[in-house]
Parts: sequence; structure tokens; C-alpha cells
Amino acid sequence: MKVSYHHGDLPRAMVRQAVQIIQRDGLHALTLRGVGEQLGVSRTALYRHFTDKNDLLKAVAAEGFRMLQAELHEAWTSGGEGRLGFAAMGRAYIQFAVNHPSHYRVMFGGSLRGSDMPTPDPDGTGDAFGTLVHALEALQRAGVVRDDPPMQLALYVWAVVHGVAMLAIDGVLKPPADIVALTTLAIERLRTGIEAPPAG
Amino acid sequence: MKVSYHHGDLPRAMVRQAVQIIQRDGLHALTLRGVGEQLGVSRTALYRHFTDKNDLLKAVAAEGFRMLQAELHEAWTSGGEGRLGFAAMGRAYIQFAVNHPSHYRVMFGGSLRGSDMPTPDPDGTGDAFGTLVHALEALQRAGVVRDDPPMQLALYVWAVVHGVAMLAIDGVLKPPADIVALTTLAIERLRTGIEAPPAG
DNA sequence: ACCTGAACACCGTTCAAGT
DNA sequence: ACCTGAACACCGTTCAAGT
Repeated sequence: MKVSYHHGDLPRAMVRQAVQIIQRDGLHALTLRGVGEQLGVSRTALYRHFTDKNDLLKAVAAEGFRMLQAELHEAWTSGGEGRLGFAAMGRAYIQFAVNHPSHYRVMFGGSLRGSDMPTPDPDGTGDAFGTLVHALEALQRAGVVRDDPPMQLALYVWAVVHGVAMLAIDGVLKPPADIVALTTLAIERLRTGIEAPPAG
Repeated sequence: MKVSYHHGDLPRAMVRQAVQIIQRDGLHALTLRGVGEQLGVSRTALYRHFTDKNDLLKAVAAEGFRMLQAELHEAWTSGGEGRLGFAAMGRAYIQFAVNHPSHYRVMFGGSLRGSDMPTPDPDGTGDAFGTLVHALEALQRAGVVRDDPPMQLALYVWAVVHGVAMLAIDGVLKPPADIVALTTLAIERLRTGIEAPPAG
């Protein structure tokens, strides 16, 4: 017990510990000293793996973006890459925020300096936003979604689900009933809002 | 210069100073010591007027909610309390966030403990959310907006403009062109999304 | 009443030193 | 290479003391 810790993957353990602390006590309660203490290492051990506290938060955000991307992609493809898949993506986005509020707050809460928030890249297939743009283009080709610029439509769709997600995790809605109800209504109103007008 | 400062309204000056610091250097750069120093008072003078740092932030948020409510009410009434006024409210909301990002982040950034964020009160005429609910009810009576529960519709509308506002102030959009474009598209798609279906 | 200065318990971060 | 302990410069907050 007195020899040095040999974590198989100390950086990974530190990220997990950080998420756990944020989950339980809030972002303001996250301290590097606390992370080290709970992991049984010195309070400066973290600097061997991260440049500073912000770098640790960036790792949390990066993990969140990976998880979000995976779930959105899964929803879109297993939903049949059509109208149903699109609705599933919307629900999956909000679900992700509700299931992983700590990650979500770090990703979008503005506490990061030099954020890793992937800037909208319509051609990127590896990021969540790219998946959204591709989905919208597919729906436009199918004549389901109106012919606005896909990039702008994607920003709008993002804004809608992001807004619902923030309300859901900020305690404005009484979970879980209100969250489910608003999610359902939001996905439906979103669809009506961007659907193609009836063909002349 | 050595006698005690006699501010006409020290609490107000402190709130203004806090907003200015957040505006220039970010929320993380706000320190009570900095506020005191810039105002020429001791670093503990603040405790005569606020219970702690969180209380100062609550005052910033409260000021923001007052300003937002005023601008939304103005947009709704001077827009004729109809479809045009509703669109004006949406634009005013996003404009407020863009014009006062410091206030907006404190109001909704989750940095407050025991937030003063007014919980949705459909009957409250003094808060922004109440104004929104009343506006939606008026539009429903006019047959312009679909007959969903006003409370739920209001949450949806709030989510949409809140989402756009967050994207706008978080640097995702290139100001000002992208912000104007997305705002215009969002208000239009929002309208289509909640409008009443054509009468049979 | 209002403000001050010293003090306390906490941070993030750096760095020389240990294995 | 990886980790440690002491140290530094900063916080928020408390409190006895001044006017």
C-alpha cells in the first residue's frame, strides 16, 4: 500500500473520477486535489497526464462528443435513415443530455477555454453535426424536408434539441413526465416546422 | 481620498462592475477582490450588501430577467399582440442574449446555486415566461396557433429561442451574418411548426 | 451603519527531489 | 518515466476592530 500506484490507465481513471464528482457535487466542486485523493495518488500526479485542469475538462468533453456521435449515428441508421430515423436522432440527443448531464454541461456549459467543440463541418462524417447534415440532405432528396440550405437547417435542428436538453437538465422540467412530454412535442413540432410544403 | 467611499448606490455599482468584468474577461475571472479593487473599496465591503459571491451573481441574473421581460413585453405589444408581435418577441429574445451575453450566461449558464430562474408560472404577468404563455393563448384564440397545451407550447418556443441564443453567444456562429440568418430561419420554422392546421 | 485589515481554509500550479 | 512534498500566488469568507 505504500508503493507507487500502477494504474493500468490513470488518465482514463482521472476522467471517470472527474465525471463522477461533477455528477454528485456539481462542476464547481471538481478539484484536482479531490480527483487525486479519491484515486490514491498525489494531487500533482494529474499534471503527468494533463497540462492543467482545463485539459482534464477537455478530455471529459471529448469523451462526451464521442458517445453522443455514436448514439446519434446508431439512432439514424437503426431507424432506417428516414423520417423515423430522424425523429430517433432527436430523441437520442435529448436522452443523451438527460443520461449524461455532467458530460453535456462540460461540452456546452461554456466552462472550457479553447473548447474542443467541433465547429460545424458539413463534410465531417466522424462528428455528430456531420451526421445531422447528411441526414437532412437525405431527407431533402426524399422530398420530406424543405429545400433550405442544409447547413442552416442543421443549425436550427441543433438549436431546438439543444434548447430542450438544457431545459431538461437545468431542472426547469419535472422529470421524468415533463421531459418525455416536451421531447415528444418538440420532435413533432420540429418535423412540421421543416417539412417540405405540399407539392404544387 | 483617504476617507470612506460614499457611493450613492454601492450594491448597484458592484453589480455593474461584475457584469463588466465578466464581459471583458469571462465568468471565471470574476473575483470579489477584483470588484472591490476596481471600485476603490475593501475586498470585504461587498459582504455588507450581498451574503456571498453567489448572491452577487443572483443580482446580476435578476437584473437580466428584468431587462429581458421588459424587451419581450415591448416587442409583443408594439408588434400588435399578434403574429408579427410574436415573431418580434422571438427576435427580441435572441437579440437580448447577443447584446447582453454576460447577463444571459449568468441567467442560464448553471453557475448559480439556488437559482432565481423564475419557474414557469403561466399566470405570472410580471415574468417573461408568463408573457409568452399569454401571447400563445391569444394566438390560439385567433386560430393562428395549434391547440396544444399552452404551457407545453411555451416550453417548446422557449427551447427554440434559447437554443439559438446559446449557439449565437457560444461562438458557433460567425457574427453577425450567421446570427441574423439563423434567427430569421428559426423564427420562420418555429412559426410553421406551431401554426394551426388548415381548418377542415 | 458601514468599512477595514488580518487571518483561515481552500484552490491551481510549479519545481526540486525522490524511485 | 512517473510520482511526491513543499512552496507560491491566488481565492472566498470570517471576524475583531475602527469611525
